[in-house]
Parts: sequence; structure tokens; C-alpha cells
Amino acid sequence: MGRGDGSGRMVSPADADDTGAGILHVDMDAFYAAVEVLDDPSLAGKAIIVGAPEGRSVVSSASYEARRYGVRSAMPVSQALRLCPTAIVVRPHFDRYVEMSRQVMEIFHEITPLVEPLSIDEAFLDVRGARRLWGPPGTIARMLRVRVKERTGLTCSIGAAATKHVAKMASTLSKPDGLLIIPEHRTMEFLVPRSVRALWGVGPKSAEALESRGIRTIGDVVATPRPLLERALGASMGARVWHLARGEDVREVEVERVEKSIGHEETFEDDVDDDAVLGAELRRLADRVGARLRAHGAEAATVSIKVRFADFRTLTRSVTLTEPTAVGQRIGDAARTLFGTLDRPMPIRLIGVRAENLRPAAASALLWDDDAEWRRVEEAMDDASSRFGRGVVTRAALLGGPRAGSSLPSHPRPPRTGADGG
DNA sequence: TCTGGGGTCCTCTACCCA
DNA sequence: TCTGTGGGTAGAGGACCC
Repeated sequence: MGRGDGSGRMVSPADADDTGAGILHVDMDAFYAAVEVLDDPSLAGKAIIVGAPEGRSVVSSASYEARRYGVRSAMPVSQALRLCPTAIVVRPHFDRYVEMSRQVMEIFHEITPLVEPLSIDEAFLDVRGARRLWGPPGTIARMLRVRVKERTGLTCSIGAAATKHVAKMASTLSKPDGLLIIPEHRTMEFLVPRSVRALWGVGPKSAEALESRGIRTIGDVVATPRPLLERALGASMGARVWHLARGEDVREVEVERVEKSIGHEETFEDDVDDDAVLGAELRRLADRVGARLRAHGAEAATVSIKVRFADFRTLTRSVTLTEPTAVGQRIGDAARTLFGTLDRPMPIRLIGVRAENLRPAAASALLWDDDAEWRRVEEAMDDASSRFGRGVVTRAALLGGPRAGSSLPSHPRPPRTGADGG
């Protein structure tokens, strides 16, 4: 999602040279805010902030009217309202954004199957093979913008270039509602005067590391020996920046993307120190992670937790499980065990659970799709075991025998920890 | 003044093992 | 048995992106 306010906007004329500019980056303009305006036309032309109006919420998206006051994504809503007191704060409707995103992606797929969604509101399209059907890249980009507007009522900005990196830079500069085409032979002319901050992967820290060495523009990067860049940014990042600054980006548009981790985290409205509350929250987050793993047909070999203290100090802890799992109960057990190892000098403002090292799930894991039921069985087992002794009662017996077409998880659960025992 | 939530990728360190 | 070394892996944390 673009964070600019549209100042310094650059667009191409209708007859722009599009030679070699077969990679398109399409980015919806102020996507969440635009969808809100679509659903409530009385908001049109007004300063809108999408985010929760209370608590510790930040701005998810802002209309260009709000951006003119300095409101940006990721800014605390309270701060945004100080900058723009007349702004209307709208609670986000994520289901609606997902639905609109699906419609937009469908339009992209009408043009080419080579679509790489980058996030809910942007994608790369490789249209190099679509020339005979639809025409050159510039024609396709203009057609796409018209189709998106006609079919969804939303505007988008498009960058067209020879590489993904340059296409993305171009779409950012063309915002809002613009098209900027960088023909391949003018790539360096486009790159050289821009700030190092425009390079993908160069954030505030890396920019500071470069600027402290007098490297301010991409042209400066080009003039800098590679070993010096690698010393400033690390070998991997230095090499990447060295290539990107030269317009070299070998990454293809990738249609298939495999998720590497799935997690949930939550910031408390007020900092929490209560073990029962924190334990219950870990359970709840783990259940959500487990449900999403199963929905993806995946299980996780590693569970990690994230804790942010009241002073914003953040730490993570992770553990590799003896057996991969998609069961929320097991993820929760691991999370609580990790949490139990922490020193807690002060109350906690955020807690999170993440499943990592994902792999396709064993069939048995997918069949066990109800954590609440698992918990009921576990509680019944605990109860029965306390009365009759461990090993007397089996899960299958409590379930009334194996369910048709289902099986219980075969691997042992990790030892329990925590105040309420799960 | 206040700093979300969902991710990816990289670096550094510790540890195990040959 | 002790020491050094180098590869592989796990874990922690930071930077970055939308």
C-alpha cells in the first residue's frame, strides 16, 4: 500500500515508449479507505482514517485528503487525529477488502495467468507473452486501469518496467490513479537521481548506514565499490542493493507462493500482568493458528512466541516440536511452556503465537479439526485419570470409538505446563 | 506522544558432531 | 584424552514490507 500523499507524482503520456517494459506492478490507491468510500459515498472527498477509533490502534489506510495533513499508514490513530482533527475514523471491514481484492485479482487473471499477488491490494503481472492477444505493455496497463475502475469503482496505479523492482518504484511514483512506464533502455536514467530509500529493502536503518557514508542517491550507490556496500549493509543486503541500483533484478513473477509461517498476535488495551489472562490469551491465539494451519493443509514443526513488554522491549522464544502439529492444543502447550521460561520484569503489552517450519500435514492431523473437542477429551481424560489412574481411560473410549473416517493424532503430546494445566 | 498485525529474510551466536 | 576446526542446525533478534 502506498504511503505517499501524491506529491511528486509522475505519469507517462498516452504515447509513451514501452519498449521492454513487460512487468507491471499494479497497486490499488488507498485501498481500504477507497473501499469504505465505495460503500458509503457520503465519505467521498473527505479525510478518512481506517483504524479502530479507540485503544492503541494505528492507521491501516488513509484517504489522500487525510494524507495531505501528514497522516500515514502505521501511525497511531491518536497522532493522526492530532494532525487532522476533522478526519473521520472508520473501523476496518477486512472481509469486504478481501472480497474486493478477489474481484481485482480476477481482472488481472483475465489478462495473463502470470499474476503474483504481493499483498491484498497489489500484484505483479508478467505481460511479456500477452502482446499478441492484448497489445504492448502500455496498452495493457491502460486497459487494466479502465477495467478495474469500471468493474469495481476503484482506482489503481500501475508501474511498467523491465524488472519487478523498477515497476514497483514506478507505480509508487505514479500514485494516485496514474501510470508510469519506464522503457528498458531508460532504466538507469530513471534510477540514478532517486533516493536510496526508494530501493526495495532499504528502510530507515539501512538508509542511515548509507547516508552516513555520503551515499544518498541510487547514483551514489552505483558509484560505490561493492565491498564498501557490503561492509555498510552486510554481504547479502549489500550485494542486493548493488544489483538493484543497476536495474538488475532477476526475480521472475512467481505465481505460486508457499507460506512459511502463520501467526497471530494481540496488543492489549492495557498492559497485562495476570498469568491467567496471559495463559488464556496464548491458548486463544494458538487455537486460531491451529485452525489456519488446518485450513491450509499444513502443520508446523516449530512454535514461537513473541512478547512485548510495557516499555516496548520485544523478545521471541521458539521451540522445535518432537512431531509437527496443526492442533491448537499442542501449539498452545508449547507456547505456554516457552512463556513459562521468561523473566517478566514488567507487565506485557503484546503477546503472539506463530507456527513456523510449515510442511504439508499428515492426513490424520487434518481430520482432527476441532480443538474444542480435543480439549473436551483431554479434560475428560484428566478427570478420569485423577479418579481411576493414568492409562485406564483412552481417548478413543471417551469419544465412543474412532469416528467414521477419522483417527486420533498418533504422536504423544508434549508435557503440560502452566497454571491451569490446559 | 505513541508506536497494529500479518508476514519474510537475514545475521549472529551457540551447540552438536565428525 | 584433549584441542582445534568446520559444517549443519536451532534459536534469538533485527530490519523491512504492506
